[in-house]
Amino acid sequence: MIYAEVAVNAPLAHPRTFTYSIPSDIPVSVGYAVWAPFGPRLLQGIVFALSDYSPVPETKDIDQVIGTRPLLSYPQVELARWIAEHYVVSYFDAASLMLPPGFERKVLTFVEPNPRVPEYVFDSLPPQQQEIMTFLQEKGRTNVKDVPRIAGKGKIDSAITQLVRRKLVLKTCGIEPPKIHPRLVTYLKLAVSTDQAREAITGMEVKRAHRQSDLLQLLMGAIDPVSLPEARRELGFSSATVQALQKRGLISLDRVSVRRDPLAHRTFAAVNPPTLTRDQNEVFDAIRTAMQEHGSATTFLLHGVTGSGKTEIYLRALKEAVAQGKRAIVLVPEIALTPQIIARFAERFPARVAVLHSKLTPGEQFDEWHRIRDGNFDVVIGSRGALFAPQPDMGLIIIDEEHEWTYKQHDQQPRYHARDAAIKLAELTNAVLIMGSATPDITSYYRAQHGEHRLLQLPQRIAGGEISQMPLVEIVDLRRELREGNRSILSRSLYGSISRALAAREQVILFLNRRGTATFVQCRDCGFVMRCKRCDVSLTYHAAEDGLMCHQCNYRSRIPGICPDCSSKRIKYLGIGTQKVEEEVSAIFPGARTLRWDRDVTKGRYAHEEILERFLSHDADILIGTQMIAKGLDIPLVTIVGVINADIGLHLPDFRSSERTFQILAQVAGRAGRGTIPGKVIIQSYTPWHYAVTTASNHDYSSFYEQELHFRQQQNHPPFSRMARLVYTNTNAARCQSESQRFCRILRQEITSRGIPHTRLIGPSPAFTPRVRGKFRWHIIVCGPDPVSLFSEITIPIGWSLDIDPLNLN
DNA sequence: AGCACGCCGACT
DNA sequence: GTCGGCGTGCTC
Repeated sequence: MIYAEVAVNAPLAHPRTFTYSIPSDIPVSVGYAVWAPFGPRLLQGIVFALSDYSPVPETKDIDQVIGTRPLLSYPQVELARWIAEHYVVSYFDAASLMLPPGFERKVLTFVEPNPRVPEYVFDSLPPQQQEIMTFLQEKGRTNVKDVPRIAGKGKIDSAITQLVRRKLVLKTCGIEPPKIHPRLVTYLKLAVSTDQAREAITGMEVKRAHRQSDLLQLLMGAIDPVSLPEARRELGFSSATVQALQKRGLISLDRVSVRRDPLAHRTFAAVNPPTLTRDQNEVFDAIRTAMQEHGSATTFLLHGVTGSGKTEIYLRALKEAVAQGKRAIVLVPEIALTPQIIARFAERFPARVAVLHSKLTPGEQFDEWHRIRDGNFDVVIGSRGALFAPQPDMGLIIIDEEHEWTYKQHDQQPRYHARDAAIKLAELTNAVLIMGSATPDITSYYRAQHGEHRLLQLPQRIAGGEISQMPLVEIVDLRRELREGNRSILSRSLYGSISRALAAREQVILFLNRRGTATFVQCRDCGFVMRCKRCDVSLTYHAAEDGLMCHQCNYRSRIPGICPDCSSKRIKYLGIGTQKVEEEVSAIFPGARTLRWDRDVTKGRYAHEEILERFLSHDADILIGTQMIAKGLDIPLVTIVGVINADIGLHLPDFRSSERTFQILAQVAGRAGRGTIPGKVIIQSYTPWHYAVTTASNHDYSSFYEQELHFRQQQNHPPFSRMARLVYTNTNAARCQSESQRFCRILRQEITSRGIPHTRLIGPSPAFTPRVRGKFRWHIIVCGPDPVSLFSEITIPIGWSLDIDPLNLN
């Protein structure tokens, strides 16, 4: 007897699989999707393993397989297993990352009156049951959920149960219909000969049926089939016109399944690859050698300054993979933000690139999933979820801007990090992994230093095939500007530089790190920021209590009247938006055309491309935006980049705030002077001495790394420890607090009784955003060498969410 | 989703 | 002392 270990789609107290026997007539192997009986119902499940023995004495048979071949490849199943165990989520939830869109189908319960029961029986029923019977007699077979709930949910349910028990009502099961279908497009075709059509047109002109005759003429003249939406765009007629022609038998309609192509609205010209510089050649040689040595996966950390030609390395590696008959997955932080990167891949590999990202419609995702599985693409490029694309013959994984936080899914289960999952997938498929960044994540760089990744360096910037200089960076001390009477958001230096750039018909980018709208309190004279004495994170201002609060340990304090450091009375709450910057800049430079790029103006599907296009074609002089403009943009005419306030974000209550500020400043500093004109970057700051600001201004990653690592070691923060974060959400503030304290006691006891070494709990305390949509949030941080092990024997109570290796401690 | 099991209050 | 309410946990 062969048994299958199946991950079923059910909420479970502990991640686990269930053992089913396989009937001899059902072909099942690892990766198959199946219907499996679970309690009284049938659930979807994924086969994780086969075995010739069962750990339980009695097993049920698998009901049915879904599809004719496995939905998941063997490495995908093993990757799902790793995600389930590493992030403490159910095996099915982990596998569902890799399933085709629209795979999950619910089982529905239908009820209908038993036709063999005579109507007079109903008269003796209680009124509620009579009402249900009347409703069902009228409607016939109905979903239980659609039975009107007049007398409250519980009562209706028990009334239905009664009716089913007495066999007055029959209960049947059905599966929810699929939500996604292949897309069908209607094509129009002449159903008669051209002569007959011409004759019909003559008749129409007499009757002044212009629309009908126009459409017929269009179809007569067309060589390719004409689709309904195309014809409609050209002529602008109503559906009545089509119907009339169809009725008269002059045209026929064909519904054809077509691929929804997310790149359909763009065109690409093929280009010749540039020659590599000496540095690039060295780096590429190392990668190529690893790709040719089969049998062992290698992970590379490619540390290259902005503009050093990392993308060209990716393209060469990809070409090498294709030459070996392999395929690749490329992850980029937010695909909609980097159309330039997609264009470079699409130019080099025409028609061999699939694009996956969250802005695709479900239908487009469905189509791409199937086309990828059928081996239609050399490369799948997309945001974090693209890692789970069913790409066969994997040989290469690339993660661009590996330090980016968007690679961590933090808002829903499974809370995985695409970079860490990619390391696992590369190992499982023997693929080569390249993680590229100008500002590597501290943890990644630390791993590379300790031999877990091979470190590759591109220390020189190149432009037009030549080595070029990094832009000059000037730090402006905003305290001095204030002291000397300049209250504008632009320092005198930034003002002067913008004026000169505008006069020379060059372009300017103004960057505002808005992530810090979270208000911290700072002295305008000495730059002192109020911090927690115990946690060394900045205190956050809470308007409700008009006080300061630490989000790690719940320490509270009053707002000081004078600065504790320099006794100044000028203490300010900081926070400023892009809108305000745009207003002020327009007032200062009335002749300049400004363009705003932030979450508010990028709602539409192609909004990012449109804004970028406008700025590239010099439709605007000054681009004002948040962190999205810091990434991957390559605009030759930009000579001045201004950072309005480098400090925002530096004082968030999070141990990673320095790292994040450094990354953003360094990325922004790389945006200037990408063309032939040398660029200049001006960073405005109230804390110009801070190491994140100074090292970023010198383009000096290693100095930043050394200092940051030193602080991490002192505080025993990652990479010297690992973290897990538990968040409890409840509408009742008091219950939130008491439950957090209760569960924290359980965790503390578990640590002591099992003797888990060097593991400490921080909290419980209110989360940084203590109230979201009317619900209160408290959290507990677990910090130690292996926080996951704590949860192996503890059931996480309802209402709690667990985030392993969280990036957000807010 | 439905069934077993357990704890507590009302009743013969 | 017993019956039955529903709240909780398990399903292979």
